[in-house]
Amino acid sequence: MQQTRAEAVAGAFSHCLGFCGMRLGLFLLARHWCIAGVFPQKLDGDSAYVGMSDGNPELLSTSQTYNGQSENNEDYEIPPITPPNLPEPSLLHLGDHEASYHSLCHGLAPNGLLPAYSYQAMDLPAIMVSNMLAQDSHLLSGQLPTIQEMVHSEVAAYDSGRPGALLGRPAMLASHMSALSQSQLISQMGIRSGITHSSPSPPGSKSATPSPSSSTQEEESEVHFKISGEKRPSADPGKKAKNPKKKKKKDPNEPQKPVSAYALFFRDTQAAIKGQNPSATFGDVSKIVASMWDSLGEEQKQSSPDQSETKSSQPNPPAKMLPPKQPMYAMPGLASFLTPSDLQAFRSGASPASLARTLGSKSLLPGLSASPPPPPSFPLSPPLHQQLSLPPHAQGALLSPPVSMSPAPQPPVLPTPMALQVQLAMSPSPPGPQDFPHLSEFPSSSGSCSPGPSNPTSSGDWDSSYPSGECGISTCSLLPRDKSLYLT
DNA sequence: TGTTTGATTGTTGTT
DNA sequence: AACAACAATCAAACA
Repeated sequence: MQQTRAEAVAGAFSHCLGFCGMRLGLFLLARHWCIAGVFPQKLDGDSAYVGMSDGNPELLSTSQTYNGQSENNEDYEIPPITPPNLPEPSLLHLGDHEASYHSLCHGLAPNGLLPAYSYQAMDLPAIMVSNMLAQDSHLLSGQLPTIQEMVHSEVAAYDSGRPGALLGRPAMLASHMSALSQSQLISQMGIRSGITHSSPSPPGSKSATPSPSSSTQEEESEVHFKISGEKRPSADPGKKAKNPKKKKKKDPNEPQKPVSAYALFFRDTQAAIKGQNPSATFGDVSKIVASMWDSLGEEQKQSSPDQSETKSSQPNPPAKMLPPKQPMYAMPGLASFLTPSDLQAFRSGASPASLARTLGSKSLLPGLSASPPPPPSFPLSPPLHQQLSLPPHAQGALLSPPVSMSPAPQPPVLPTPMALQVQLAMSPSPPGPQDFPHLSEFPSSSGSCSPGPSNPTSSGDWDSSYPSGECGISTCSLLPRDKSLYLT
């Protein structure tokens, strides 16, 4: 009885911690421990206090005991200890974080040995954490920079003790790219492309659009400046005289030179990168874009600029929308971002607009969305593990055929990169319910909702396949993140 | 050498 | 002097 009471107190405390910001701090600390391989058993022990269930029946029993105790309190809602500043959805996302903790510890492996991929995983916690924070930016937007710095310094301190230098290594860059949710970035690129495609004035034509007559307007502007005496002509007569260069002027009326494929790629990608990681510097973004560019493949490199430029010349964007998107799907990462339902909807002839809408609902500005955060957009792991297991080009070869080339239905066993990552994570044993025993602990999850995103048959519609109900939050949204973090 | 973006800095003009 | 507006520069990587 007393023990049960103590457990209840511990559980309440854990939930209180979970609801408070300390949840994050503990998570970071736990992650650090897991990463560093320090005190794994301590972490397991703490897991009970942090309210996470790592599959250990005893720990589960602890939390269950708490739940049982809290049954008196409407057993699931726990409103009294919910801070007023936290919205209700965040409360429901507690399961995600708990699962994250759990997955972290499992990522370390029960025997204390680091999995084969843990080396890479150790190299990218900063951005990954920032990504995870970005996913919860609606909660932590104010703390994000500080936390990023904290984690980064922490990681730097840890890395400094290891022989391998983190920076300056292409592999590390690649892993960084993966950690930075490459697929999300590429997906956002795709979305942007999709939006651009449908937009009447594609970026390629933006320069030509405002300037029907460039030369005359230029002269007019010159005259205008001469007449009005504005300061533009006075551009640095005595200014520094440093690099006369070419004044650059950047006349908007001047027809832009055809920008390189890489420039276009950079322009599209950097926005997504910045969106994901606002604190990323230009150098970081440039490196990431470069690594992504390297992983693109020749045809994709050429298709990338061709898309935007052909868009400008294509008279019928809607009709041309579908084919140009396919290379994007072949890109490594985007396919991993798409859920099976998305892919199937795409293959089954769903309207590109709906697909773009679906994508947009998932990846665009996740933190700003008031709707439930996009659970399936957990692209952290898929590219990572694909990169771990395969060279980037091989990944593209692996991912692209089912989507962009072969119309034949995919084998149900390995329909998506999500399944791939699950298999990679669960290496020896096939993925099954027994691998996620804690899922069975969720009362409303078992029957009504298919666990995980790998249910192409459910529906292609995002609204129906995701979270309308409680199960979508407690399990469907939990499982993907759990899996992805499981792999990190 | 030019291109990408965004922040910063420097210069000039106005109040 | 203070402020506003604009231009130039810088970062990394690629064509």
